[in-house]
Amino acid sequence: MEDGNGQFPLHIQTGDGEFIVKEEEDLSSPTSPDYYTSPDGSFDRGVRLKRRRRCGQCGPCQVKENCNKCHFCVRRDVLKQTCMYRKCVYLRSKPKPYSRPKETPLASSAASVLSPNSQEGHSNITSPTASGPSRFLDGPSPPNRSDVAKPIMPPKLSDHFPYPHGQGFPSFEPIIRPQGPCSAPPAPGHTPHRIPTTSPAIPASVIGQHAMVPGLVDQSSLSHNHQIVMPPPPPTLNDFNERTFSEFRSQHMLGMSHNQVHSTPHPFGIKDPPELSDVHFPPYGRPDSQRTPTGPSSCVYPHGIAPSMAAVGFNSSVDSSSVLGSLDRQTRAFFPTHNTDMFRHFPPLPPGYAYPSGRYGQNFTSPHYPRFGSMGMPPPPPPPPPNLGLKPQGGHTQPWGFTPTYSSCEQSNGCPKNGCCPPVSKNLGSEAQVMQEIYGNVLNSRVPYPIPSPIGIDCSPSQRRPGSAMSDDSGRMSMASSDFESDVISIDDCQMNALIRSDGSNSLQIEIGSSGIRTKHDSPVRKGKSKFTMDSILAPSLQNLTSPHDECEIVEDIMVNRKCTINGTVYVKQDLGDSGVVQLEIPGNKVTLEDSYLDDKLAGYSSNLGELLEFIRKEPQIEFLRNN
DNA sequence: TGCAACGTTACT
DNA sequence: AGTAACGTTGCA
Ligand SMILES: [Zn+2]
Ligand SMILES: [Zn+2]
Repeated sequence: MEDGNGQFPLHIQTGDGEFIVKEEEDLSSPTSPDYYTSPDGSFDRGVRLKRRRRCGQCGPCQVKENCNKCHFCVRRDVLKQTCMYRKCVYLRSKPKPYSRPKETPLASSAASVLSPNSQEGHSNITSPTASGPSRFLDGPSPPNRSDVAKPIMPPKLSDHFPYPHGQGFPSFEPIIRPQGPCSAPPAPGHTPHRIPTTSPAIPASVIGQHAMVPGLVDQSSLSHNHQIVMPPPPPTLNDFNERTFSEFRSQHMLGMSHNQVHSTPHPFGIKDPPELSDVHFPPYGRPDSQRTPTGPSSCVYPHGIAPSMAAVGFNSSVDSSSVLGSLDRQTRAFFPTHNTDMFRHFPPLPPGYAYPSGRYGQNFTSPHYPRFGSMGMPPPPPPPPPNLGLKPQGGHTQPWGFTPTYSSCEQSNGCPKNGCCPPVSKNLGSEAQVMQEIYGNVLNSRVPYPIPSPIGIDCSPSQRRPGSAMSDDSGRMSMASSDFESDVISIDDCQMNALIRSDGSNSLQIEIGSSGIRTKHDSPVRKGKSKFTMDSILAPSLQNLTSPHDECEIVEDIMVNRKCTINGTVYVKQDLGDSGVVQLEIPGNKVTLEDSYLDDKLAGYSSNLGELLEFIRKEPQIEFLRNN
């Protein structure tokens, strides 16, 4: 039986489920028990106020049944400990005696209503999204997953992420691997290690969508050193990892071949492939029970694999399947070549979650507890039964031992009653922020990410140089935004100057200078308002190739100094090698080509020039329009 | 330091 | 009263 309730949180049963009303403020740190405090603020040492109770919100708390296999379960009678897989995240921290001034319980009277603790009959594990949260009031809003049963929640709170920071979702580092089944986190006791990963390309449209989400993110945690240890990211971060990535795939990376969602390790005996044991990439809010135990997954990219922009297609059709002839050569574009990883903005959480110190600080120890997925899903199967070589590390720790890495206690919104609050980082609160940070930076020159560019343009950091300010055509100069950069880019080895602009959301404009690709004709812009079609553009340079038609000469000179935009959609396919293909879809009107054309050399890289030309020739909507 | 043991508290 | 399990203690 679980510890019951005191005054707070209040459990209210309604037709819609159980609602929990908690005091708004954390009354005690997650790591300290409640002790009476003298009026003067001093502690009455030794006077224990009350023992902490499980938060009921974290992942482990969602697990309603004992695994009966873990160490504690097996020896329950003697050890009298809760199941390893059910051990509340907040209780994993060792009580911090006398370390904190006792606050007045009613100091903050605000109360938050937690979402109903809906229990899915068929599952022992309640979907995190279904359970509530709470005090994450100023935190990020949990992404709403329409595909996840959503409990009826108070409107006001429904859009807040149900899980306070660290709510059992100590984030783990999403490890991206090329193929193969996704694995479960390693069994407790494994040595945590990080696997460098690369980031997938981000469709411009996606960038826009997510970048727009309001919120702020700890910049430092995202932009630079990914080794940074951060406080446990709010669930939303994980959500971001998982959800966005999968969404990207499903919504924008049509060409990707590895789309399976990671399966979540199941605590009750289902073991994940050992080789991927350190990978945990569960879908947001999906109850463990609803996942495929060992499905293939691939949400990951192998380290070292630099995805490359491999193909470019112009297609006005909605049917994205009609990818055209492409410039197939792999170039390094779009993805960071170093260990940057948009999905690695979160600290690597050791097999047992690495909770930042501070909040969970020194007292937060629990080296051998299984780690949970972002959604608090139970980790992999219980470790080998009792006492089988679980060699925890760390000092006076509990079996769930983490490496405390929290840095601050200030983030205390979200404390479960009696004490430990899941750390909630205000700075990390919003996934939007993450998105913004990530995407914004991807498109910005402030971060060492190669700028993704259509047309298989490789824009390596080394070639980049800052450009002057320039607003995009929409006039937006938002934060992520309107950044403009002048770079020497290359399209399949053809270097050229280019101006790359992005409004940070959904506009990516690339203006290719005249010094590179243009080879033969450098005549002045021809006046007139003619429309240029790809045919025209390609013709001149392709005439020596097997161009299907021969109206080439016609436009030999109209390419020069023309600034064109493309009608329709530009598809840029990037072959990630074993990881599949990423396709970037960019509205043609956001792509500008200036003073450039596909010449022999460039065309020579097309894997299927004939198809490309044919498409261009037949597709009436694919055309270059003179911009000026 | 790691962990088993168990007193004690919280709750049903 | 019974159950669950938190927190402390003490041993290796
Ligand atoms: Zn167990
Ligand atoms: Zn909990």
